[in-house]
Amino acid sequence: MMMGVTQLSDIFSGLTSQDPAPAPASDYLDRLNPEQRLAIETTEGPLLILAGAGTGKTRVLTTRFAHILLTGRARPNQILAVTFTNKAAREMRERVGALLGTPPEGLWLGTFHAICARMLRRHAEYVGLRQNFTILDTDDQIRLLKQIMEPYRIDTKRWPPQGLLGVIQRWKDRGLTPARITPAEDTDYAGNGIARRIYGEYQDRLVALNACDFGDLMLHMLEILRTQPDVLAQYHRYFRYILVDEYQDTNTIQHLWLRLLAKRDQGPSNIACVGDDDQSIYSWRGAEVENILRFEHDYPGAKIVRLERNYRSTEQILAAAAGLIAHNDGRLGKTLRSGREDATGERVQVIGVWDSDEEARIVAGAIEQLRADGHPLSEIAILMRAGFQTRPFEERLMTLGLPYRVVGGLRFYERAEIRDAMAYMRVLAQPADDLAFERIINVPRRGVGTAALQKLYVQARALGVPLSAAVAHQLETNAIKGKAREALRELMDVFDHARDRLSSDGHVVVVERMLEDSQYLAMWRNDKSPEAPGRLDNIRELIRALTDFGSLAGFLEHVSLVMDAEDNSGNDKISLMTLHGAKGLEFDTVFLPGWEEGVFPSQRTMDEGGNKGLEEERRLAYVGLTRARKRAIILHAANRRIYANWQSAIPSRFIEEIPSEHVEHRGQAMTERRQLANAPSVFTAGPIHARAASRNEPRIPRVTDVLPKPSTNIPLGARVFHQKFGYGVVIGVDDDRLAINFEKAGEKRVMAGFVELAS
DNA sequence: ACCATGAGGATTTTT
DNA sequence: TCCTCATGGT
Repeated sequence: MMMGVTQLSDIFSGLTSQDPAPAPASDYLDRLNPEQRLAIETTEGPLLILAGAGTGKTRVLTTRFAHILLTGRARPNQILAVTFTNKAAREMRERVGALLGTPPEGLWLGTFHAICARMLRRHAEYVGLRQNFTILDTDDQIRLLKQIMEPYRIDTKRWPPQGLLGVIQRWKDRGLTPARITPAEDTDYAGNGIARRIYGEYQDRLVALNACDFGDLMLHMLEILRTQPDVLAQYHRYFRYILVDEYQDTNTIQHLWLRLLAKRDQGPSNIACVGDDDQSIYSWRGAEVENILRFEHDYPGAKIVRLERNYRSTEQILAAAAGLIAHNDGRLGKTLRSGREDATGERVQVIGVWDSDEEARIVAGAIEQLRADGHPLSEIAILMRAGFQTRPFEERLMTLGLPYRVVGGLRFYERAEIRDAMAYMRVLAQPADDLAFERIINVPRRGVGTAALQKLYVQARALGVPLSAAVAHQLETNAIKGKAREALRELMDVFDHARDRLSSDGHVVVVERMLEDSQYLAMWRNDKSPEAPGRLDNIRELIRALTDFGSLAGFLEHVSLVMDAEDNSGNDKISLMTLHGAKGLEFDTVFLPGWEEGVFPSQRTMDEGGNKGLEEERRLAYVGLTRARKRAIILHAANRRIYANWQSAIPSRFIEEIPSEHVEHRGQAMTERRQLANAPSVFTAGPIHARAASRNEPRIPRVTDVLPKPSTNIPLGARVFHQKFGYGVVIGVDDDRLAINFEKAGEKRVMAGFVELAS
């Protein structure tokens, strides 16, 4: 690789000097398989790259990018490359840079939203915004929406503002401006027609505030491209090649946006989309799998390349995952083959446990053992359906002193203190940012309550000025009295002074002083709660991050688009995260707890989404399994506490859907008798590296061998006893699942193995 | 203006 | 169960 780098960078510099010379044969294509090569070298015309899990998708994408540059087909700023996450964009930028030998400048490489933001800054006037518009966060959106909803007297118990924001967002995801909403579309919220009207007002308010929300970045740009032919033509001239990552997750508006940019009057659409319909797990956020299924229809003459050689997982894991996903209909169909020569590997282990505590104990115990065998903790992940499921695991890992990190919990920029500090900075940069000003006007307490704020709003509207100007005005006219008066005077002085010194002292110093002088930092210093010091640390970190940027505006733009903070704790830690959060990652060992009906697949998804919902859950399961390189361990508990009450649970149907020859059931027999003291270790049966384990060793008997054949033992109408629910009568039998009417607990469905016949 | 109490709700969330 | 909110009392 290193040798190639110098060579390639020379070619690259030749390229940038407007002198595209054909690149001499280079080694960057050498270690690719034929399909990957095809995906890279098919540069002209529409191309869909169906890339299964672990088939080298990122590599293909980055190499293709570099290939287009190195063969002189385009200059760096003539390629549009879109990703979904900042992380993916960052990685792509780095890897393209590594291939070229120089960090490329002026690339149109970023998330959909970041690229739209960049475009929109150029054309803001077409939608009534100024070039320096602000981008709102969710808190701001809700606050604004509440204000607008106020006069409508909507019962916010039944119709929370969040719900309306959801409706609006879904409209935006589909590219629908208020004018494009038909009455038939507007039936989901409160009275018919209400949502549409508020949406319109909301959009107007945003323009008045010189602001837009996240969805607007795309919505405005789509509208501009739709209505301004010369703008569209400009981008057609720009973008000779388009690359799209995670195409299965694009929503309607992104699809429309891409199509506008890709379809030109003359010449082919050089758009290459990489995706995997089996990993589409964001339909609830507006993603349309249909986009990938209809690619050939959208782009006639499209070529399709399938990447099916998996370089990540063992054959056992691949086969298990393939068997599972085969239960979905309407797939484009891929067969993952192992591209590795080593091991067939261990089977996927399935462990039945009594409850979530035992589940956590077993997982933590297995991890201890792995660690004792020298496995790095950073190669271990526990992936769950929902965020709150991390809790028992955190507790257990904490007790055992095993270091872990929860990925994607409360994110850095979502913390209250960070949002506050950001609001201060926004007011500093833009005094007219009412939503930011409103956030901090009474933080710390300055004696400005809802009543005072109301007055200020009335005044601001009447004078047609921003909130902060209304404050200044009321200070002069002595309309503000009492404690609030001095406090607000001070606050306004802090902002004025800070603004004066911005150019001379530099933004970092000024921001620091502002947070100090406004008493904001003092507020946390005086706070006696245990989390206060941590909050101060976070603010310190925020100020440190500020030093990476040349200007305050640049920093604010970055933060509003890139809501994730660099994770610099690259230590050896176990990763706990949701299945959604794990997409795109891989680990040697993956624990998959909570595989129970109702939990995973989630009851709610099935209720709301029916069979489509179930299929998406199944894809989520597929994503989970395919994160594992060497080992996947599925767990299911017989009893789970949902909020306050215990519920008996039956194993997820997904477990049965994995072909049995790739599964090994463990531990259930022990658990059933609640012999928790000597809970079985996951790895006791054999060595971990384990060809041996799956081939020669006598295996722990399958659950079906151990458990009594329930349907024969427990007939309909039998009186039975259950550890948790006590006595009951069997009212239904379905193989080894029983429906039981318990005297105390009511009707439940339980595994036959967990009840015994009462005399 | 601020605090205390109770009802109600509770996935997934790349941007 | 536990956290967030809206409401009413001081």
